[in-house]
Amino acid sequence: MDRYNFKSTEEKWQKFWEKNKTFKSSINKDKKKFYCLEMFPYPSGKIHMGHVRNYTIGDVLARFKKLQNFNVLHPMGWDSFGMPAENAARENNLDPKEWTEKNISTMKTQLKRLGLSIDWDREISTCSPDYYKHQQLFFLELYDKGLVYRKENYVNWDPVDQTVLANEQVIDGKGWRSGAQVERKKLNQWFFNISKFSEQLLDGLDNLSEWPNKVKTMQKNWIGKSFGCEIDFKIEGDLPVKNIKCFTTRPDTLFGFSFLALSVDHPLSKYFENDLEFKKFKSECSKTGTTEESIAQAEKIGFKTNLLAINPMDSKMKVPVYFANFVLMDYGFGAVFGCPAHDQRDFDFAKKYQLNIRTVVRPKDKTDDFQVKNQAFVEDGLMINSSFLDGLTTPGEAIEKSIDYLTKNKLGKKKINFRLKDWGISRQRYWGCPIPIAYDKNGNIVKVPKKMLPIKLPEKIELNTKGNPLDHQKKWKEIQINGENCTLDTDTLDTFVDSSWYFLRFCSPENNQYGFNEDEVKYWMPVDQYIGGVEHAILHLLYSRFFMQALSFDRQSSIPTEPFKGLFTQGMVCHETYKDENNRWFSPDEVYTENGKDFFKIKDKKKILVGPSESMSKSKKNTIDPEKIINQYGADAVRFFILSDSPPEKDVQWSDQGMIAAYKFVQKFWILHQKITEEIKNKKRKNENIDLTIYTNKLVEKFTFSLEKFNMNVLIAYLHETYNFLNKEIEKLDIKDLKENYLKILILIFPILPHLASECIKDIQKNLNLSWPTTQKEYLEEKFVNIVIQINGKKKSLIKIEKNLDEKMLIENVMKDKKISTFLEKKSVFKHIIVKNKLVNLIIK
RNA sequence: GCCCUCGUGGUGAAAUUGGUAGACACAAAGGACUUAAAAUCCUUGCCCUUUUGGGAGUGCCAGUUCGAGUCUGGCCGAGGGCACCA
Repeated sequence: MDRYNFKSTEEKWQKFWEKNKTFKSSINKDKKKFYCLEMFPYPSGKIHMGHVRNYTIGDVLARFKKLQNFNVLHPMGWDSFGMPAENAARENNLDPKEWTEKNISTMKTQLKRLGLSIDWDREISTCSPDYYKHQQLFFLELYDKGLVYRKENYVNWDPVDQTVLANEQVIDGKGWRSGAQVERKKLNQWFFNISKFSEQLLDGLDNLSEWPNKVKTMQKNWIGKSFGCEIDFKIEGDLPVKNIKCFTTRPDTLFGFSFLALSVDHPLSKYFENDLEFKKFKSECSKTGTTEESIAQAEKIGFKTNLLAINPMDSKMKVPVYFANFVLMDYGFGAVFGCPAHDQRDFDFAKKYQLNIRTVVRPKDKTDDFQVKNQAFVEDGLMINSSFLDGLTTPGEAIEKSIDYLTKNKLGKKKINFRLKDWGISRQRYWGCPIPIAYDKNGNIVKVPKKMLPIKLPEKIELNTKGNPLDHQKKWKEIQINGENCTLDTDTLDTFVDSSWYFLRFCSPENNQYGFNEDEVKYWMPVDQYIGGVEHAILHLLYSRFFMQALSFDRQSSIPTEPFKGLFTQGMVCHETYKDENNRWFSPDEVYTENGKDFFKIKDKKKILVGPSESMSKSKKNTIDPEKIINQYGADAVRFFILSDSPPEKDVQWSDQGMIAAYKFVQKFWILHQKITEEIKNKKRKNENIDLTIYTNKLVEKFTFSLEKFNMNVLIAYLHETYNFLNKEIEKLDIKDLKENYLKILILIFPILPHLASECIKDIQKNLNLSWPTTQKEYLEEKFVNIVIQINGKKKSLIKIEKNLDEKMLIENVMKDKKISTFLEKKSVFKHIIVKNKLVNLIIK
């Protein structure tokens, strides 16, 4: 018996697939299409286990669908713009382009070694001008449609490095590199008008039946639709301000109004710019950074103005106007009406500044003299102290009635508000797609004409400068448009833009005129199954959905408005973490154990503290290098293991033992295969005692069922079961119809272990045009069935009996059963429940 | 605080959707083969009983049902998301 040489076999088949262009895809309208896509990787250096899991899951599905005779599109590309390249380049004095290209080449080789069924002819890379020139054109297209605009916005500013920081570069309010206190600074930036599509993006979720509910809920919350009303408060005071607009979801509580709070960025703040106290207050607010979380952690503080706001419900009620740090200019109108009795945040603020607290809602089980004391009452109730609203249930009736009143008296109107903000796309970075916009001498916006695209990034430039690198490229910035000297925008696009349409580019990667060819997009789109990490549940997926809306908007012909028909979010790959007593991390390679409990450093045998299993990350050093594992055990074994232990949507725990078990499976299957081929060749077989057909038909049925449900861990269990069954029977008995059934089994194995399966199939037949086995009803059920016998619903016995026996015969047989008959002595059966061919439940008294 | 998801052996987990709980795998213990080891194979797994067998059992407490891991309500616990959102 030969040992299975995974190395030469895997190499052989990978070459075979490449040479025969097995995975090349093209439009074929006679076939049903299946677009299988996994989130494309960022080329950070080497592939990690997360990639292995993601792409294995996708590959099993793509190969399965191909066997089911779908016309499968399964492409791969590189999300190759982004900060890591720029940082790496800066640290090692390299060119980001060279660094990226080197990584792509390494990772491509690694991915190929996994034996993925990818159409590499469609490979794309977002940092290539061939890709981003189309993106620049899209930018201009969206600009013409009015979906791109420029406005001032706050950024995290590092005053030492003179640069803008991403949120993750701000650590405890300080710049990650310089350590300087980060400031909020206003910059002119480009925005996509994603909020224009709030309603469509929200409604669209209802039709995405193949998306996880979790993701849909997250997007729903992110879009944040709320119903309420817009109120125009009249203002009294010594400023030329007569009104302040405000959005509220609780107009019913207006009689409990005790202050009006404004964002420090509210337009009204301009009247206080020279007020020293206000300046101090504002800078206090600005220290909290731009993330919503950091604002949240700050203490509630306010700055009192001399203005008074008049209650629209009762003009005699006048309340003070504050600036407050908890009010965001981005939401509503940057103004909040404060009702301390029925909002905890307002309550805290009112207590701090000793403001009036008037109770206007009482719990249903309390009387009208109910008063809010130590905390706000925020639950449903009945209106009190509220004039014409008194006695109404709230929120329901009271909100309706108060909006009616405000509308009739022209003090406000019904309004739907969305939390979703427009998407800021300007980044003050080098390694990204240049924005195809220039400015003339007067600073007016000038579009770069289509024929001048792409605006290419300058190569090999100095990156160790302060501020935005492209700003220093004097020659590059200068551009002549229609004979006029202009200056290019020196910002680049957020890399989320790159990934918002790459799935369209895969449909027609060669198309030179436009980002995609409409006919091809109409054939392939939408993506039938998209697979990736749940960390992209909101931004990437929402932006991609927006992009389809934006491209469809005002378009002559129709393209799909939803990019991803099916979505699957896989879990992460985890490993224990190791630390020594100095809190230094150690990788699994650096430690050893003898009993599986106590771990020691290999180097000096010192004790290691074992931490919880966490998602593999470089910083915690709990990674396992896929390349090393592939070298050691082969691609098939890795694919087998990564699917085996947990359902794909859950986190999986890396286990060396599990990996070895997977390797052993491949090896012992090969031995079994040789026994089986020997058996097939041996024509003298006489006693064909075992009919494999029923087993195989059942297997095909449950295998297909589980595969379609993405229960890949269960597939692995079935393979173990099948191996155990075949191995046991082949040693004892001759098997009928062995060849036909074994071939079917090999095809089931093929999507998971494509190299091994190909090698085995080749021994049985020359033809490698395979198709997924179908089942025949008559073979799905055996002549005999197991009947569970219960007494009062508890299992007491089990009998094997002829199928479809009539009720009388069945009961007779049940009564004959020894266990049952002894049990029933001196007792009478009161009634029985029969589940056909499955179960008999005897009810006794 | 609100929303979502999930609680099954020592571990990862199955359970075809209300009908044999723990498939399959890992780990452990015992055994077989072997001079020995590795590899391989077999057995065991909670409680009572020598065995035959019996009982309990899917986080906890109720309920619906002939029958509940699965459905309903309440509680406890874990994980994730959102949030001074007006």
